[in-house]
Order: sequence, then C-alpha cells, then structure tokens
Amino acid sequence: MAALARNLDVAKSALYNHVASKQDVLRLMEERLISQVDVAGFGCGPWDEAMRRWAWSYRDVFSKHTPLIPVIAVLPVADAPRTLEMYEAVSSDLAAAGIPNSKIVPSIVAIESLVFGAAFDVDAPPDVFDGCLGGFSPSFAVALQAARAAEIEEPRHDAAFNLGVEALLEGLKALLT
Amino acid sequence: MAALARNLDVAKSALYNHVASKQDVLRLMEERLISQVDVAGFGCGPWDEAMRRWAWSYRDVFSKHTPLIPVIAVLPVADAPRTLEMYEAVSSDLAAAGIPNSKIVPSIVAIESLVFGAAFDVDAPPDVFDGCLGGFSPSFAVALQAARAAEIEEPRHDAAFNLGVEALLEGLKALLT
DNA sequence: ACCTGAACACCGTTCAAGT
DNA sequence: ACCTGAACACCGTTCAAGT
Repeated sequence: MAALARNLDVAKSALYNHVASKQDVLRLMEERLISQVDVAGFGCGPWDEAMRRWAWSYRDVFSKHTPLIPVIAVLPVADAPRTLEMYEAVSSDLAAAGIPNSKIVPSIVAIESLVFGAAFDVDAPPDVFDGCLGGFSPSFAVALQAARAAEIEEPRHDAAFNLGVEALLEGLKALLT
Repeated sequence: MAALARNLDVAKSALYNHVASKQDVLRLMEERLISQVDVAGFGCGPWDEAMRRWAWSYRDVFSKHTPLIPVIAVLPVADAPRTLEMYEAVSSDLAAAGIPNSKIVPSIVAIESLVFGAAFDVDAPPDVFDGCLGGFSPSFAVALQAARAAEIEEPRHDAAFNLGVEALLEGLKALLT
C-alpha cells in the first residue's frame, strides 16, 4: 500500500477511500491479470492445442507476478467474474473432448497447479543449480550437465514447462478419453 | 523474526547471534522440511511407484508450509545439501528407467512444479468454488456439481493431485521411454 | 466525495551496552 | 559467546480534520 500510494503521489490513507484493504487491491489485480490470459483457442480447433496455448499464456502472465499466486489460490472464485469466465471456456472444451464431468475440475486444477509452480520457476534466478557438480551426487551431476548443454537452444524453465504440459496433456488423453 | 523471538522468550535482536537474516532462517527451515520428504522408494521397485510416493509426501510436507515455497523456488540448491541428496535419489532412478539424460532435470522440475502448485491448492479453503452455480457458466457449473458429488469419497484437492501425478507419469512414460 | 497528517501496532535489522 | 534495550526505517490501517 505504501509503494502504491508513493506511485500515485498520494498519502497512504487516501487509498482507503477507494479500496477496503490490501487484500482488496490484490483481488482487483487478479481480475486484471486473469483477463490477460489467452483463452481464444477454446471453442475452435483441437482441445489440446487450446489447452497448450492457455497454459503457456497463463504461466507467462503469472511468472511476472508470483507474489499474487498465494493470494489467488486462496481467493473464492465467486468474487472473480473474469476467472469464472476463463473456467467456463476451459470446461466447455474439456466436456466436448469427452472428458467425464467428474474429471473436468480435477483436470483444470492439475494444469493450474503445474502453471503456478512453473511460474515460480521462471521467477527463479538462472543459477539455482550452480555449483552442484561435486562428486557427492553423480547421477544428478550428469543430468545437470546434459540439461545445461540443451540450454543454449531453449531456456531451462521453458524446457521443463514444455515437458510438463506435453506429458500432462498426453496423460489426460490416455487416462480420460 | 518477531514471532520466532516471542516463541523462544528472547529479544528479537538475540536471534542475530545465531542467524544472519530472516532469509537464513528460511534456508534452515527448507533443509529441515526437505529431509522429511520420503525418498525411500527410490532404488528399489518400479520407478513410477517411487515417483508417486515421493510426489505425495513432497506435497504433504509443503502444503503445511506454503509461505516457504516462493523462498525455496529461488534458493540456490548448492547451499542445501539435503535437497541435493533428494535430487540425486530421483535422478538415479530416472536414469535407470531409461529417461534420456537431457530430460531428467526437466522431468524433475515439471513434477516439482505440480507439487508446489498443488501444495497451495491444499492450503486453500474448501469453499473456493462456492457460489459459482449461476447461469453464466453452464459447463463449469455441471463440472463443479460432478466434482462435488465425488468429493464425499476423496477430497477435492486430492482428486486433482492424484489425476495430475498419474497423468504426468503416464505422459513421461509415453514421451520419454 | 476525496484528501491529509498524525497515530497505532506491527515488521526486520543494527548497534552500543551489558554479563 | 550470548543477551538486552533502544533506535531506525519500514509496513497496513484508522481516524479526526480539512476541502
């Protein structure tokens, strides 16, 4: 709230004429961010292509605002019309794809979990794995070296998220359709 | 730091004789939590069974300490010997399972992303989806009703995490072996 | 209706002073 | 080696007072 007031060239207390609390500000931010997530793929074309597009843009939007993730995970969606709109688009495509009704919400939550976790990963410094080549963990060391070699083509966190999304979609297809 | 000092019946400033900063405390907590994660399944039996066991205990441990997730996602693992130990156990099983070296780190990061996201989901109140049955989102409403019906057998977040883990493992098998 | 400024109860961290 | 207490620069929120 202090930083927000500073940016608006206004006293902190002035904010409370427009907003009830910090939580309230975060709720407004959530709606704005969710409306930036790309759901245009749903309702046209193959459902897995739409899911892929949705997941990537969802991750990109929240990787720039990771402090919001703990907030939105706990926020009742009834207060968030844009979020509800997004879920409706996803649900209707999953239903059309033949996913059983009882598995639609679990599928959405599973992908969202991957998206949120991956958003933190994007936020992490590029050197999280630095200095791990000691002889104490030989298997991990060779895996890390192979990952580093592949990094010139694709950033580490993109490679992981790509594999996660593709494996998850593949698995959902295999298990639910 | 204030609460910690309170619990220890000591002045806040006394903490700094034992620890450099709050970040330092969180690093110590990370190590303690990671050492509670069950890696006993690795090195014996089928790799997917070991991964399942690992993922569930990993989620359970961190769902009780979600504020630590943003911290550990950004923490260099070189400073965390127990974490390194855990990665070594996972890596060696994935390599033995025939996963290409260049895909081991991405596989681990993908599962970890799912685990961290799911940990937030466990932490969420049971009524996140309450009051969403309005006519504005028909597909999501029926999906939600089906999910609620299944909830008497298995909690909502367990059903989602179960599907996520099973689909991810299935997908990794299909794509990488 | 919207602003300011002072106040309150908190933070994490530092540092001089003690034992 | 380890503690205390005061101090500092921050928070989010409230409230009386202004326009």
